[in-house]
Amino acid sequence: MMGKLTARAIAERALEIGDAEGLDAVTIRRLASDLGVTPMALYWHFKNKEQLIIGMADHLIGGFAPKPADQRPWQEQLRDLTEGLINTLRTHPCAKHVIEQIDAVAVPNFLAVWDQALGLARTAGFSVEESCLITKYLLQSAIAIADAPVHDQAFLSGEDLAQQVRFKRLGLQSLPGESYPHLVEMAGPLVEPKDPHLYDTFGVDLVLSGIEALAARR
Amino acid sequence: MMGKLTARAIAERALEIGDAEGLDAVTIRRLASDLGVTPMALYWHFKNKEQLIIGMADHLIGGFAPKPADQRPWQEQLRDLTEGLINTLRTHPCAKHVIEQIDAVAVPNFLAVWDQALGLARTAGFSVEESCLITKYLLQSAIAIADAPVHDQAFLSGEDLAQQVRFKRLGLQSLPGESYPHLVEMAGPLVEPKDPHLYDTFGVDLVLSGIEALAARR
DNA sequence: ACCTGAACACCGTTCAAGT
DNA sequence: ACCTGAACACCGTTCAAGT
Repeated sequence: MMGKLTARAIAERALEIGDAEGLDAVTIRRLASDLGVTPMALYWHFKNKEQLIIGMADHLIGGFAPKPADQRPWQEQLRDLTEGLINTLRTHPCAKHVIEQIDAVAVPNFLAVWDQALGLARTAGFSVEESCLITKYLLQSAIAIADAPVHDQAFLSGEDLAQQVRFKRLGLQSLPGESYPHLVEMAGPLVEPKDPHLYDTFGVDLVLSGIEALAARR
Repeated sequence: MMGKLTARAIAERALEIGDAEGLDAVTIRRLASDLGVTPMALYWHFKNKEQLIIGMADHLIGGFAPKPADQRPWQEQLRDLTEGLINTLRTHPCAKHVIEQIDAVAVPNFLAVWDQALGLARTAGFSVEESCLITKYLLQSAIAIADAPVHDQAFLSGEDLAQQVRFKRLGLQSLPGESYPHLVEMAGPLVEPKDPHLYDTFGVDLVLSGIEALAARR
């Protein structure tokens, strides 16, 4: 009736639910009912819920296929990779939670970008263990940057969003000013940034500056 | 019989369970039975499970009380703060998941360190919005650094740990070498680092170098 | 190969009731 | 103020059975 029930279709629908209502709303039973099928039908395509979330992650990362290593300097390639990560984290609100909940080793597409990042870190002159840490650091940094207060295309309707922002700011402003002076003062910008684009470049600069500074000392 | 049932005692026991068996094992019913009490008893001290986890986070962060701002240069203070964060993340295996699952704004002790970090970023010369991003970046970076392959005092018995490490390495080494050359080659160091101490300083250097590099451009 | 039906053990939470 | 008992709606998952 509405397309075949395939592992890919299930993962895609799961991502839609997760992006729209949060990862907690992605439930085997809810997902099945959305797909017009019995909960147990999903167990044919995924061994359990953990594998389902891994499927979501794989589909997510598959979105930005890492190009094969080219001849540009590693700084540029690393920047591309970081921006790609940030971008998919931005377009998929639930990506953060998905990535946090699973083991990267189980996600094929994730292994691909991880391997590429490891290679770039090695060519930058870092040791094996340093490269290991740098790649983890890069992922977490991307999460931090992508986690900036939502600016556009939110899944909430415009009114709900505005109200939620107002609510959060009020919560910050009503804190005891003597205990949290900076939080109270910065309540506005903390919940609704003005320039998302500048926000991006600054964040990526921040991450790459650290890596390049240490690479220069090798 | 075994001490009063107080919000603090509940949060502490919850942390013990979470650190020992993972946050998923922290269940209202399980927690209550561990405390020798009815599940509903916990609802007197915490409105719901979300508030319970917030209580866990608060107790966690309360561990390293942020000293009031002193007169040292902001670089040193920021380093202290980062190392403190990494340290509590290390001593509490479930801290990562706890922090990921809740909204920082709801955790008083978290607000305190956040405010202090914001202040340090401002004195470093960063704008309001830049400081906002830097503090988030700092937290995520601390998570990345603390998440290095476990080296000591693991909650698993020594044998189980060794076997688990062997298992993980085998999983990496059995990957297709032509697709993931670096992962296969670095399988060993990826799962069991040699020098945790050097690992730490390098990680903190990485984070602070980025911040200092951008601060120098102001 | 692909899906259903019924059942099991486990959640978080509410609400009235006890002391 | 602090805790219990019973009940509700919801999970993930197994297992046998259908086509």
